[in-house]
Amino acid sequence: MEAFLNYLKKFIEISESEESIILSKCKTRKYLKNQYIVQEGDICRFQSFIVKGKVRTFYLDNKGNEHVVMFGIENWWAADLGSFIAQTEAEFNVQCLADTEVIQLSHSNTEALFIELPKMERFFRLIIQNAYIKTQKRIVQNYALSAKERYLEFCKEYPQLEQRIPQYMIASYLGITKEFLSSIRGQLDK
Amino acid sequence: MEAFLNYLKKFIEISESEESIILSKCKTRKYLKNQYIVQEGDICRFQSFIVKGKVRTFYLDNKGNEHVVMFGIENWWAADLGSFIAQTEAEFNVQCLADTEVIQLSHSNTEALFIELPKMERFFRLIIQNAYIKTQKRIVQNYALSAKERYLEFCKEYPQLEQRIPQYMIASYLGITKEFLSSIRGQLDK
DNA sequence: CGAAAATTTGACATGACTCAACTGGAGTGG
DNA sequence: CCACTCCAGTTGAGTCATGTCAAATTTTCG
Repeated sequence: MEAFLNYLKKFIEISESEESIILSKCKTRKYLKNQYIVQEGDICRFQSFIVKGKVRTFYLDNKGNEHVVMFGIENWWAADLGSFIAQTEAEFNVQCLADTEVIQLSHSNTEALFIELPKMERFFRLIIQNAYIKTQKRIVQNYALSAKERYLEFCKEYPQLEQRIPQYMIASYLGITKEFLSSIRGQLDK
Repeated sequence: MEAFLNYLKKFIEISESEESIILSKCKTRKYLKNQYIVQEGDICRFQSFIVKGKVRTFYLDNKGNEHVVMFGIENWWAADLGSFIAQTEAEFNVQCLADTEVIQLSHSNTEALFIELPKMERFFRLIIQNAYIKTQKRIVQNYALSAKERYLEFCKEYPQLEQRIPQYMIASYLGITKEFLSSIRGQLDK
């Protein structure tokens, strides 16, 4: 919980009494490697703040191919936001890539929190703003850069991930096949 | 201003007195076709709500190629959000594709509004949440769909735009060359 | 009407994908 | 401790989607 409060305090100021309101709405939960926090078709009932571990968000297209949409590590949020907000069926899967510990806020607790503590609106506005800006940059990069350049960017931006995540998932995140990523890496080794 | 208030009321409830606070922070402004609302390198000083007209957001990569990041029409927002929030140099250009009328909120007025009327945090949270979800869907589509499929999706989603926007900009938005889009359209005509 | 901009067309080039075979660890069980 | 299996990763041949370039055509608009 400590990590979570520190994170919160980067965005808004909170008093001790506010802290306890927030914590009263949160639950800690642990997942094992390969477990799913969200599954396609279910309703995404929580926003999960990652305290420890790592996850991937992916979805299956109609040809049955997996596409990794994003990774999540410490201090990131994991959810199918579209599903969470509207409480409709999730399109995405969120799966743990290691044993993972999260802090969860349910939909109704989130709503309640917004009412009790309106400054939480600000908090989430700021979080999502940042996420949105990052996502937009990614779109831009995908268009402007070749696969090799995207891979190099990825290694620079997520050095922690490059080490510890199967290559085929990185390939999927980059929008290329595992074979092609392999050949790119081959070239780069020289 | 009427359109803007109606839009606002879709997301939050506002009293008459709150209305006038909001309006006191807003300015109407008109741009001519081809004028720039935001230019790369400038600081993005406003968020602009589009009352009438259309815009494109694009950026230039280091090879000098234009990449259209998004289009904007009535009831959308136009800004380089990254630049607006941090008040740093813009990476994106926002250019009018027709005579365009906008309602503008400056950075300092936006901040002031958040203080006077905290529910505006909620408003913008909701807006950005939606934008974020849309952007994520776009990333997914780009990976899962071929150029032809993406074009068809685009036509379905933005029928108003397909008509009235130069093809080479649509091609750029889709991440393909104008020549290739032309050939796709040729095929589809049959 | 004429010039500039947008679109189309076609020949050719290439980045990225497919498929199938191969390599090399990391368990697992006997 | 070995043999077996199972993944992940690699390699290579052949293919396809999309890009490049240059010229021809059409549209737009002053």
